[in-house]
Amino acid sequence: MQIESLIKTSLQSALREIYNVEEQVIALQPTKKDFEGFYTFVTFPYTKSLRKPPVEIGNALGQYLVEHSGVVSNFNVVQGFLNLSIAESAWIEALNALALNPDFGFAPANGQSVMVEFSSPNTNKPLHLGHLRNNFLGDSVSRILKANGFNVSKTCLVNDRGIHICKSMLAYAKLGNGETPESSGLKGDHLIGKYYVLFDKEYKQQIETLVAEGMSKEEAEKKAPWILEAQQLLLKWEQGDAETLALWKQMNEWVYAGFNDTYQKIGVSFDKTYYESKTYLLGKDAVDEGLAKGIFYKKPDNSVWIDLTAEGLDEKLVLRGDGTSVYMTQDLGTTDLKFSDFHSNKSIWVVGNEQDYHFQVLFAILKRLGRTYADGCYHLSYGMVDLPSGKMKSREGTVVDADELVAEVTAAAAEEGNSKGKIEDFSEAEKQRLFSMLGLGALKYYLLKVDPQKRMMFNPAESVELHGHTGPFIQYTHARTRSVLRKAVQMGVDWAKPATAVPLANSEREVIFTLTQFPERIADAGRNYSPALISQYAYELAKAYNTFYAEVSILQEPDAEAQHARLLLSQAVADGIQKAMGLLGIEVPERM
RNA sequence: GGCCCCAUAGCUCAGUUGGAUAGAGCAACAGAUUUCUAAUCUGUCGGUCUUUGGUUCGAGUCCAAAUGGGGUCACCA
Repeated sequence: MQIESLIKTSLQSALREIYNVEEQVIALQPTKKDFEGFYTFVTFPYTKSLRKPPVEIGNALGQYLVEHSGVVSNFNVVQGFLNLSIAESAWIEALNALALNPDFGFAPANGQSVMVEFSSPNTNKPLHLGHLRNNFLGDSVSRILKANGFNVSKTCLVNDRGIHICKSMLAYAKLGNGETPESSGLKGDHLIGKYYVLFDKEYKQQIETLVAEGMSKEEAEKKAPWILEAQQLLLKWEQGDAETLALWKQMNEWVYAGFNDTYQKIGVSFDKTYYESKTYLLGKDAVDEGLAKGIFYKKPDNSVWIDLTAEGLDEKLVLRGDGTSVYMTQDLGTTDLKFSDFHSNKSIWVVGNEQDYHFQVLFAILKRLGRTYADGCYHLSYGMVDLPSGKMKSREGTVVDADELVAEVTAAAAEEGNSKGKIEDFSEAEKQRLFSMLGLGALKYYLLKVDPQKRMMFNPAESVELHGHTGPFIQYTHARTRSVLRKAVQMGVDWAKPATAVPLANSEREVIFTLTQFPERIADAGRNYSPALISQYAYELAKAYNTFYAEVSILQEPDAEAQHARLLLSQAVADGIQKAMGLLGIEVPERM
C-alpha cells in the first residue's frame, strides 16, 4: 500500500518537474509475469500531448523514480510500459508495517450505517440451495461492509403469511393426524415442507379429475376443492379466527425451530427479524401521503396508481380498489419502518434478480415521495442457481435441500480428513468441528466465488471438491502457516518484531506484494458488494504462499534474519487468510 | 412483442475499471516428498473472448445492431 502510494506521489512530481503536467490520479497496474518488475505505469496517454515517443517518456520517468522515490530500485521500458522494480528495503518495510498491524486491511469506522436485508424465507418449506446463495451473500456483504467502516445491521423479513402457508396448514389439518416434529423425527421446517408437497400433490390430482370431467384447466385450477379451502383458511386467518391462528402459530414455531437450527449450522444470524404478518398492513400511510402530494392518482374503481413512464418504467398499482395492500404497498411501509428503526444511511436488499423490476419501481417511488434515504437504497441482485439437470423447481421436487447439502459436504470433508491420518489425536468432537468447518468452507466458497450478478451452475461433485480453487485449499494453506509458526515457537524463535532488510526470493516479493493489496481489495469488494472479489484475493494469497513455501525453506534457513523475515511473512499470510476468509463467513483451522 | 441481465479453453469461472503474448481450477498427461502439513508445488495440452460494425495510439473490456440463453412485464409475493 505505502509502496504504491509512494510511487504515485513520486510520479506526480516527476510529471510536474519534467513535463510540467499536473496529474490528479495516477493509475498503476501490476506488471505482467513475463516482464521484470512489480508495478507498471503506462506512458501511451502522454505521447500525444507531450509530442514525445513513449519510450523516451518511460526512461525519463523511470530515471526520476530511481533517484527520488526511495522505493524504486530499477526500471525497464518496453514499448510504452514503464516497469518498476522495488528495493528490498521497501518490501521489508511494507511487510513490517502490515504484519505488525492487527487491523491491517480493515478501515476505521466511517460514521455511516447500513442495513442489509437477506434470507427472507417462506415458512412453508425448508431452506434450499437458492437460499444458501442468498444467505452467504448477505452475511458476507455485511462483513465486508463492516470491514469498510460501516456500522452494519442485518435484518431478515420472514414471509410468514399468505396463501402458500395456508396450503401447508390445510394439508396438515387434513392429513396430519397430529404429527409433530418429535413424533415424526423430522425437523420442523421439513415437516411443514412435507405437507406443502402433499397439498400440491392432492391439488394436482383434483385438477386432473375436474379436467377429465370436461372443465378447462384454468377453471379447474380455480375451482379445485382444496384451493378453495385454502382461500377460506386465508380469509379466516385475516379475520383472526382463533383456531386458524393457533394452527398457524404452532406450525410457524416448528418452522422457526428448524430454520434456527439451519442458520446456526451455517453460521448466519440477524440483528432484527421482521414478520410479514406484522408488516403486511403497513404502507397505507405512504399511499395517503402520495395521494395528498399528487404523486399517486385514483382510478374510477378506487385503485391507486403511480405513473412512472417519465422514469422509463410503467404505471404501477400501489393499492387495490378494495383498499387492500399489494406487494409494493407492503414494501413501501416496511422500508419506512426499517429506516425509522435503524436511522441508517443506506439499505441493501439481497434479493434474486427476478425482482429487478420491482426494486426499480420501489426506489423510483421512494424518490418521488421525497424520502431522504432513497439514494441510499440498493438492490443486491443475484442470479439463479442452476443444476446440471436444469432449473430448480420446488414443486417438482428438483430442489437441493440446504440441510442435506451441508451434511453431504461435511461427510465429504470427513472422508478425506480421516484418510489423511493427520488428526488422529483429535477427539471425536474436535474432528466433527473440523469437518463441518471444512465442508461449510467448501460450500460457502463454491457459492461465493462467482460474481453475484451472474447465474451460476451448481455441480454437486464440484461443490464437495477439496482441491484446487476451493475453500479447503485456502484453509489448508492457513493450517500450513500455523504449523510452521508452531514449530518456530518450539524452536524458541521470536519473529513478532520488525525484520531487517535481507535478500528476497521473487516468490517472497510476490507474497508481500499480494499482502499489500489487501486494503484496496476490501474497499473494492465493499464498493461493488462483491464477496467474489474477496474470495479471489484469498485464493491468490494462498497460491502465492504455497509457491513461496515450495521454493524456499523457512525453519531450515541458516540465516537468522532471513528466517525472521519469512516467519513474519508466514504470520502475515496466516492473518490475511483468516481475515479474508472471515469476510466470507468461513472459519480456518489450526490443523487439518 | 417492450424493458432488464448474461455470452471468455471440453467443463466451471477470473480478467484490477481501455493496455503488453487473454488467466485459474477441474479433466488429461509428465514430474517433485531422507526436508517446515503432498488437501501442496512445477510443467505439458487446451482460445476466431458468440457475430458484425463503430469509437482510438490501443477493445475481452466502451457504443450500436444481430444471434443465442435467462428474467420480467399480475389487483401473486
